[in-house]
Amino acid sequence: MRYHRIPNETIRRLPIYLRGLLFLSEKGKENISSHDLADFLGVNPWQIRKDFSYFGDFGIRGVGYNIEKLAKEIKRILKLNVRQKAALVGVGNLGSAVLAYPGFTIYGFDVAVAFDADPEKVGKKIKNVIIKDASNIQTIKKRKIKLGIIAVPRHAAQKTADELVKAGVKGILNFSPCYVNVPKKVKVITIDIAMDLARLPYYMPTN
Amino acid sequence: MRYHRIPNETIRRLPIYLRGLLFLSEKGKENISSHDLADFLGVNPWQIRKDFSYFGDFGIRGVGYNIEKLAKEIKRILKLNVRQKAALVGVGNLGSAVLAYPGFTIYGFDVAVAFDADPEKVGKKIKNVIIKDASNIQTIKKRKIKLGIIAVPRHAAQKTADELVKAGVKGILNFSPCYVNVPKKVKVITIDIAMDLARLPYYMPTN
DNA sequence: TCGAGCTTGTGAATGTGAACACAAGCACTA
DNA sequence: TAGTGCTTGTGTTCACATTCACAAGCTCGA
Repeated sequence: MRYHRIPNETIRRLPIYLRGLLFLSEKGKENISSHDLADFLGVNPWQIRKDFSYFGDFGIRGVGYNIEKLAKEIKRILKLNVRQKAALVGVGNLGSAVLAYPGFTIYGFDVAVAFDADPEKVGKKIKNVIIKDASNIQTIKKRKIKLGIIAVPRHAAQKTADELVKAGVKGILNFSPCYVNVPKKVKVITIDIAMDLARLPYYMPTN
Repeated sequence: MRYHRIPNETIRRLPIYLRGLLFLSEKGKENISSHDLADFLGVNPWQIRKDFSYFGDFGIRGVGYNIEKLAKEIKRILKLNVRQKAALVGVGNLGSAVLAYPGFTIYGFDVAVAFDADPEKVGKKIKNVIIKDASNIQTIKKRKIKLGIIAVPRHAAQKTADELVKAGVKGILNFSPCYVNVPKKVKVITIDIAMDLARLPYYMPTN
């Protein structure tokens, strides 16, 4: 299967695998079978094996997968092997949570700079990051930061996206609850933390 | 198509449509064509039409869709027409952001109660919600709250899930970066706000 | 009332991913 | 070195979702 197209769904799942593997690695485990990993992550064993098979032979038959090696491979595939800097725009409630969230470090991200339009917030420091005035967004161009995180109110989202694109950003994580329009070469992923909850009642028993 | 099974993917998209429609409704717009709505949401017109066709004839040929009527229909399908109460566990950075996030109200949710294990936080009030001690989670059973939101550190996630299930919760929105194991009849949706960022570098141009 | 111009609704075709079963291959023991 | 037990890797089948093209149906104006 090594010469096939890699399904989008597989790419979507790789971070889930990575997260679990890094956790298991911390716990000191060395090897794990697709069956046990599947149980731990709440997915199917054959799904795991199929996904990994797209990239080559990672496992050893009769033994399983070497956790550390596998984690390293996934990082390489996702281009997370080099530490990536990200710029955060909007340090409200959600933005502050992003700055404090330990998960970004795990995946190799470094929220290196933060901006806000509110003069009250400018100059303050959260988790070693000093908040700069939003008018300085273009400075990230010089620092070659390629990732932007939008955590501003909805009405400011499109404007912020435009500025990030102008500053040379190639990928955007958008926490504003709206679609943002960007050039095709820029990849946007939107997360609305409330939207996923909206799907729950449909799946819940009525009584 | 009215008598077909509804695809999961369609259900996943309905909240996106609803979000856009409610926004357009606020702006005073009355009707919209699938083409214009698609542009606004960043999706395809035929996808929208197909999705709506599973539920009946919502639109008027030659005119388009009545925004208010369509929003009401989607709410009914997703069972969001009755206001749903939710319980939040964990009022750290992310939990506070959840309490302050306006999006939940839009979808008809009401984060009615919040819990935390930290005595420092208990008794404080965020957005009209008084934080209760985590030992009181079972009180939500009496209040017939069917939705739980987990925003605790990873190591406490499974324990919190168990308690919520014991308290009669039927749906869980899990912000902890791990899989939580629950009975089959309980639906869990997990969001790791960092994980989606991990997928971006793969799609970004290398240079 | 008729025709022009739109826009929806949907059957069919196409594309994509999930599920499965099993052959291939490794470790370990005697 | 041969045999047993276990786990991976993958070709195939099946199920589901997207895309498309066009008929059906509405509005509006003359």
